[in-house]
Amino acid sequence: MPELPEVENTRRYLIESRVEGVQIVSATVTWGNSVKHPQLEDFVLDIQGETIQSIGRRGKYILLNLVSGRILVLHLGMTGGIRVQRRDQNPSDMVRHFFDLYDGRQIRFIDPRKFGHMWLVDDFQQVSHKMGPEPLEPTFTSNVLRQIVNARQIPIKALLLDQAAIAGIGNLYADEVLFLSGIYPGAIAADLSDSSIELLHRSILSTLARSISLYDVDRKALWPEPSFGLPNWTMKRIIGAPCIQCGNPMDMIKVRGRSSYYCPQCQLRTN
DNA sequence: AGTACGTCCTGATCGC
DNA sequence: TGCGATCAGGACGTAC
Repeated sequence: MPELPEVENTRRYLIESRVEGVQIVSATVTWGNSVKHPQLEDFVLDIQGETIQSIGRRGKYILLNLVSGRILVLHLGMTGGIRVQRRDQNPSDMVRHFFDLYDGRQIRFIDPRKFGHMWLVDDFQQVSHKMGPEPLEPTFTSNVLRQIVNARQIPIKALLLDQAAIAGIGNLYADEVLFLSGIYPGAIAADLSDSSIELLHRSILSTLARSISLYDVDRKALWPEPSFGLPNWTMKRIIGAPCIQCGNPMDMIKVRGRSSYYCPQCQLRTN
């Protein structure tokens, strides 16, 4: 569920926490399956003494660019979150991994469901080779989106979830932008009209930007903090809940096994 | 090229 | 009340 905005805000949080330029003196991994590459023993040993140079992001991946040129790549999975805390501050049970910093703090990887992953690589390509464009880059124009959409004979919902098509959108944002665009989740991508794609493009940009801004307004809105909530979702993800636009009951279909909430009145099957 | 399903996990929720 | 079954979900692998 951490999708592009939550990951971007986690990146901003790390920068504001001033971990750039700080050395990692040791690492503790309590759930070895999280480490994907290379071997676990190498991972812990290799990370020692590395200094964080800068914090980046690609899609849903957080990139800790290290002075050596290597990259510590973090993926939050479904329930993962990052916090920077003093070593003497009691960690929650859900902290799976610790990176001890030279200044006495720790970068803590919280991950209740253990779906998060970590890599230490020379090149991000080693983690993910095929990734679609960043939707918030200026180069992601409606023309670019139209080319992507026109080329695929799959449900638009499935396309939005395909990280090789567009990077960073997950199940919740996909439903959100389809609702705002009035597009039925099961509609075949290549069948969408130019005007629908135009609307979809605008919805993607505005929805992602709005969610990122929540953290800029309130620093407590950092995933997975439940107190502030994430974006102001236009739907409650409950079958039968009234649509905020027309009042008719919302429904849910499965698209490629993913729950897809939509309004049968506002999201017609023809676009 | 596209679809279906299994895998990894745990906590919330459902049915009996 | 309490217990077991089911589901959710990101990314990837395998089979068709």
